[in-house]
Amino acid sequence: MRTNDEVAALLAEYADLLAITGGDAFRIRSYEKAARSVAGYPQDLAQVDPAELARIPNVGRAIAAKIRDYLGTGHIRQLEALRTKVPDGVRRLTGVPGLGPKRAMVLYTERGIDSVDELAAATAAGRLEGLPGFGPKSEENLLRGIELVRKSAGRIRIDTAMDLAAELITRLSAVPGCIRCAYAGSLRRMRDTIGDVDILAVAADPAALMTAFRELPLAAEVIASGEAKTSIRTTDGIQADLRVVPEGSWGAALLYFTGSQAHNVRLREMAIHRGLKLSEYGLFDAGTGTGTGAPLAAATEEDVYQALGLPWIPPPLREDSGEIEAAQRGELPVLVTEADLRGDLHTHTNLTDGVASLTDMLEAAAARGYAYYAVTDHAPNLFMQRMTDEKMLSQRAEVRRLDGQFGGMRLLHGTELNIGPDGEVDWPAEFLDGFDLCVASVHSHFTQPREEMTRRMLRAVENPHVAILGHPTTRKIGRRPPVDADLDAVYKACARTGTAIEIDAYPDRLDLSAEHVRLARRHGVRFSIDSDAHAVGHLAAMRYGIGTAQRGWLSPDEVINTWPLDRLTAFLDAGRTRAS
DNA sequence: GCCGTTTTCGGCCCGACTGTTTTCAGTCG
Repeated sequence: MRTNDEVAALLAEYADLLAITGGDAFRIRSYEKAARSVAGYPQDLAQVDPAELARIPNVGRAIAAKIRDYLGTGHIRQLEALRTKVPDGVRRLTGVPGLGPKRAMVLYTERGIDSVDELAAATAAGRLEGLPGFGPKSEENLLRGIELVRKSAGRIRIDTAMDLAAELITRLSAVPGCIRCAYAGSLRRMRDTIGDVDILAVAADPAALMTAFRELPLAAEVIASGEAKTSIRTTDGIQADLRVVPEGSWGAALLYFTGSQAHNVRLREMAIHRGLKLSEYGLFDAGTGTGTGAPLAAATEEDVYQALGLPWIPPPLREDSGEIEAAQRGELPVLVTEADLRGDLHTHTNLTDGVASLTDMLEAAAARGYAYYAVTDHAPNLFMQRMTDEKMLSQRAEVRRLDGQFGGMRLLHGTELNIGPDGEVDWPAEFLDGFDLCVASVHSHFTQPREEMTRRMLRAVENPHVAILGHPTTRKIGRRPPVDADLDAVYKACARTGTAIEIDAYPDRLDLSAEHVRLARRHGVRFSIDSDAHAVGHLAAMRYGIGTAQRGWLSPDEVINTWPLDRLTAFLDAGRTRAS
């Protein structure tokens, strides 16, 4: 984990514990704001002059001192003290949707409940009856919330897994005798959540690599360790497996450990039909047995696929959901890649809830080589952001002034509108005319009945000013289910009105999901892959949006922000006239 | 606890929904 993320996590924990113990609301807010600022701060905190810490926005004397304590000693005294008062399980209770700090504390003090499991048991046993604030309806909601939390239990966000994998590979690659090292598993397939991190390696001295893995500073526990495989649990509670394989079977092993299991099963069946046998050691004649005799193919994935009569299949497609048939017909899609992207069409600044200034965001975007970039801060109906016409127009003037000044990048001025309960959006049409593009998203009233939600989304899509439907299902992975709507009808309407559907790349959204991307593209819909960045570092989340798009079988031509600017603007203009 | 300035302390993201509370607290975005 980056130092900044470690510090941010501790500050956020401190805020949570203050909230649970009934601290001052503004003080709590200060720690939350500081946590977000630190997480979004571009410089590595470990490299920042200690005296300069307080110059980070929302970090003052007290919080700077705590950060210095952490950087110096690895601890924050005041946090340790609070931890002794509130079990970590009580904090985790607040992760249950609908359960906040106040009622979590009531559960703990009145009923001794300090884990989600205990809450489930207590609810089932009727032990919450008579507890103030816990009526029959809220019990029902809690049970639903517990279900959601449990479904995501044990799985982590893809960026968390990717960061861990990167660190493991860096460290293992530095071990003498490490010849190859790569991640496999669902991470390589770019699933939206990851169970455990699989690392594959080739080493001149496998035992030495295993030892190095077991002795990593981030290895909190060794679950199992042998000659070919070692499993650890990290200090963050994530399981990571290291498998060392012979160099000659690298491709077969990478294929095997990348999965999916369903994809592997299909490949093995194909092998059997050809009188062959496929294992993680290679593709063999069925008679010769595993690992004995020279494999027919094993060194690279391409070799193995080719020996089975297939082209190489990109990992995001390996789910046995039609990719093998497509490969046999020679009809695998040419998948969109990060290099195809020419711009980002949904981003924020500190004018609303971002933590970076306009120029900082532009500088970082230009460094990514974008040809164009849209600034789309929140609109006034998201009341907490306090947007006004004046602020928006002033930002527009600034965006116009800066156009072309960051690596020649063309700037678009947009906004992220709120889709109200009835499908209305912010601002009258005359004001919306002034924007280069409008993203529109649902930010409230998530639990409307299906009919109502569908009408609401259709109305937004049919609004001629709406160019992109932002994070369409509004799911938050592990925290909020997707909205209930007739999405098929929404996709049809998007195709008809020339409204692009967003793949929000932010790792806790990844919305649309890959499954829905595949459903939507059948209607000929266009997509926009956007970072929804609220900080400089978030711009790089694009890779996860690309992963989701690839899992959804998307080609560059289906993604509007791979297009040259003139084609993009033509699409935006056409949408304004075709809709409604 | 931070910020900005009024340079020493007042204002801070504001409004709505939900369920249970008989007048509003907790939670969320």
